[in-house]
Amino acid sequence: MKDVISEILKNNQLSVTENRLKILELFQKNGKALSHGDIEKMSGKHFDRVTIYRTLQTFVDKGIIHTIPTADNSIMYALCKDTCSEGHHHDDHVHFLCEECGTTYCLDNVTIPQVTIPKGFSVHQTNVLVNGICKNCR
Amino acid sequence: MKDVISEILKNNQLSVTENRLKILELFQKNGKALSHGDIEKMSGKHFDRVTIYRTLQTFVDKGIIHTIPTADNSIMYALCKDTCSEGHHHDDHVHFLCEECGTTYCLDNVTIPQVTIPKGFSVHQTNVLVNGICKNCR
DNA sequence: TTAATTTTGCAACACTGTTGCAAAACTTTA
DNA sequence: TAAAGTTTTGCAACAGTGTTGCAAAATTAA
Repeated sequence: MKDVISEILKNNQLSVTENRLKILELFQKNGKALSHGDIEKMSGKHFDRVTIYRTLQTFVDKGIIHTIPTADNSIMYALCKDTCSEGHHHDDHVHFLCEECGTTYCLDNVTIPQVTIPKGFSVHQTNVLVNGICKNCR
Repeated sequence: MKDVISEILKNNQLSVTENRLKILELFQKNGKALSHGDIEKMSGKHFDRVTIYRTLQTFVDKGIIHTIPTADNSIMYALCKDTCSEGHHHDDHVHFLCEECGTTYCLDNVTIPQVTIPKGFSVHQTNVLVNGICKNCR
């Protein structure tokens, strides 16, 4: 397990540090999107706030995790699929936010529908956020 | 003009104050989504920060404006259509963010496409955010 | 005009995120 | 394995964003 995570770091030309291993492990274990605050709590205040911010930013830059826009003004992060690389994200899936438990899921199998945009507008990226109740909360 | 805005306030059981008139007027004039910061600047520092926050919150509660989730962790607000009322928003349109000028548009004529969600999940609301270049910036 | 209610501004605070810099950890090389 | 070079971390300090309590001011109702 640790080895697999180490590999991810090495493949991205990143030093293997306790902090990075721990944060990547949290994403792998939880299988859902996490906020900076979530990680700070889960890591048992072991790492400095600033370090966590920088680590998340590094991971986003490297295409290891992606950010998810949310309605309540908090940035969420989730693991990318293998198709993402440095500077090139391909996270074309729908995000689901459960209003009951607050969990944010990446629905990897649900693709973004085509949206027809008025003449004169050109589209780079489309984000779809769905709010509702997840399968564990009903 | 002022009278129309006053009416909106009265219809929602809100006192007609200089602050509220000004903020509603800014939304009407600009015809695009505004952040708290935008309003603070545009109102010429005439009103207290706190007052602006509270006014925006009041308007959201009353169904006069709605919030727009954004990727960069800032809350945007835009006028609702007449179909919204206290506690019942019906803002089922696509939002477009121009990466050039930063303007957020409500594309009222573009309806949210149907998204197929896995079994066990129930949907309350769907938000679609499109990033790209708007018609004024190309 | 006065009384009752609502809204505002101020002060103070909490939370989130950023930057610079020296110390510590990690990687590379021999 | 140890030393040198590089990267990462923790600390301190700060900026921006948003919230709360409370007394003063403005608005509405009488």
